Amino acid sequence: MANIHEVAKQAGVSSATVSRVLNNTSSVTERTRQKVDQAIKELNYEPSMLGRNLRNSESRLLLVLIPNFSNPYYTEIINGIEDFSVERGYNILLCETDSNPTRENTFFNMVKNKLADGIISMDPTINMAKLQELAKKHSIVLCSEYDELERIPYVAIDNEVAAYKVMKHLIRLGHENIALINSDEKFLYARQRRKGYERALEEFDLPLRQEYIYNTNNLDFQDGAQAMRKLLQLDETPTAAFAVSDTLAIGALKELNVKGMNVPGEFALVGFDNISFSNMTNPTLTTVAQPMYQMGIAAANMLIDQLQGKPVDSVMLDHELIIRESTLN
Amino acid sequence: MANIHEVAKQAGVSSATVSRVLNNTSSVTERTRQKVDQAIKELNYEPSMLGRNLRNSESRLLLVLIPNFSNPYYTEIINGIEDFSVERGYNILLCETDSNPTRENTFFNMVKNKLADGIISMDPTINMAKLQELAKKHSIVLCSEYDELERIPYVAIDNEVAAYKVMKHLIRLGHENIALINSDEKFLYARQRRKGYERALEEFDLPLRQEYIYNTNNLDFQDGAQAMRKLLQLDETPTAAFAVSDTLAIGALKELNVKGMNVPGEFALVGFDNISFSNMTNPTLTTVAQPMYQMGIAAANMLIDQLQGKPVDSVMLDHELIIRESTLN
DNA sequence: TATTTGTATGAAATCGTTTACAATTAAATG
DNA sequence: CATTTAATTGTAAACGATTTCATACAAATA
Repeated sequence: MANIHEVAKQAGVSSATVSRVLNNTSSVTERTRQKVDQAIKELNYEPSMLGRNLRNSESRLLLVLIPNFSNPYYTEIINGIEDFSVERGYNILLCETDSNPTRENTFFNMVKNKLADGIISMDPTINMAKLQELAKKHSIVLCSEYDELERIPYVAIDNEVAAYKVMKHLIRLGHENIALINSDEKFLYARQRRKGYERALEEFDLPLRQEYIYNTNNLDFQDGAQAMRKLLQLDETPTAAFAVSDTLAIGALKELNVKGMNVPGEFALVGFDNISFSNMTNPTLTTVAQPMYQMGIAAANMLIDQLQGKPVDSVMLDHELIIRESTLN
Repeated sequence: MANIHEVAKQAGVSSATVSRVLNNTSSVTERTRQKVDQAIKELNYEPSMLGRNLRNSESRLLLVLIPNFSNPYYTEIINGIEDFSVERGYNILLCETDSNPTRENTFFNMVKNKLADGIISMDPTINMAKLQELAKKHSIVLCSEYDELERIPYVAIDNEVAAYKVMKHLIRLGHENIALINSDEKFLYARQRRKGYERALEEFDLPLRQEYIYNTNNLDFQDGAQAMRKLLQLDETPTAAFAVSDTLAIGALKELNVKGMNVPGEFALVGFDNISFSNMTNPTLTTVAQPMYQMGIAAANMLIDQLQGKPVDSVMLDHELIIRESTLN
């Protein structure tokens, strides 16, 4: 593969001029531009990003950290990030951390190594301390999960309000015994959604019953099924449940199906995230839609602005309650 | 961030020696090694991949091309690719082509540009001519979709046999009117699965009825629902269907649910791919499992071998029919 | 001790760009 | 036409690593 000097020689100019044509950075005569273009075609030259990146000391590569690829929750956000980044001349590298500190370290090193310019983290299990440290010298943005105390900019939704709205919807339908299928409360969003759950109970004068709150270890279908199994074993079984993710809700729904319970007739169910499957279940699932694509756009925008030295502020985006068959009666 | 020369100065040696310590490529006294390690720690130096890559003219980055992130079909394959690559010191860049030629070109250029070392393509819509051209000078592997005529190495399963097995299963259950919900037959796998469908009909002396074959435009849920809607409008409706992807099957199942039909009592249904959601539907879905993770491993292995100049051969992996409720009676 | 062999280190070239600075040429002004 | 100003182009030094080749020194041999 030809390099810039060979192109220069072929065109009878200096490599500097070729570079100028390539980046049209300063004025070049139409005539020389043509000679250079000609030479580029003849040698079918492609500039080496390695050389360019080294010289400019930037890679135009952004890291997107997610706990695992299989979670459909992230796909639309990623699309947003991808579209915006490509638009601005950046590529994204999707990184699966598997909640594995070694993996995590690999990615942190990539930005220290200059192999990547910055990070958008959507991994709630990430090592915040290390990330804070990294953020001192590099550009980082948090998406959907964030750190209340610190100053890494983030984009997220108001989880508490969303959970509150879900509860209000269920309460209006006449439910008084409403379970919460929550994930591990080491996650901020889990704590926030629980807060919304509790606030709604309080405001509508319903008792807060600890046995109605089930915390899962993961967000897999089985965890949701397991949770529902436990809830249905209680003396006074709930008549509705709010699961903090659609995957959990779908697992719970599966269990209700297995038990032959009518949804929403005997049991109402709400999920969270509006993943595409949530509209394919039987019955279809009431859920909370986050503006995924917009969140992706916003996160990418913030990161690139940060890279270019502009000041950035965290943003809070709107959400929407999508009412479907699982709560309609 | 310190560079190798500063480390050298700090340690009182030359940059060559530091490089030798870093890569322990040739003998270095224990004493100087310690001095260098010391200096590296003091300056907390991280070698720049940009410099290294430029010098070595390799990026240790592999491109993985998929049509879109949201298709759950690819996740396990990607996990396989990722695990194997990381093991061998490569990182992967997940590239969504969106079946968009411009996007595609961007990725092709990345390997021409030396920004990436090779490509694993899982995109059935890819421009084969261009890919062949690229393959002359660069390392490329196809996964799951391949080109019968050409010599780009691939890893895949025997789609025809798989489809044949599905049909045999349905025929044994007593079905005689079996529909095929196929995707666009510009895809090789679609043509192969149709072949298996037809061969089974022939061998069991069942008529081949064109109106039982429905071709969808995409693989979304709606396409499956749409297909089932059409099939149920036929004069003599089929009693079973084989959908060439789980997403199509799930859409079809949704439509059957809507129509109030009992599955498998009134209608038996088989999918393909064994995506995780296929075990959460009601009823759970009979499907064909491909050894996704293994395919990923194999593809990455082939690509890296190729990069290192070893000869590689295409491989055909086994599949498995997973019988669940949607065909059990 | 003189000579050979082997090991440990350093100097400098290299990978392919971009860019500050200098130098050349062309255009504009009086 | 001489002089100033502006527009093009070239030279050479970075960016940060690796590696060839040469050199210094220590150990082994005669």
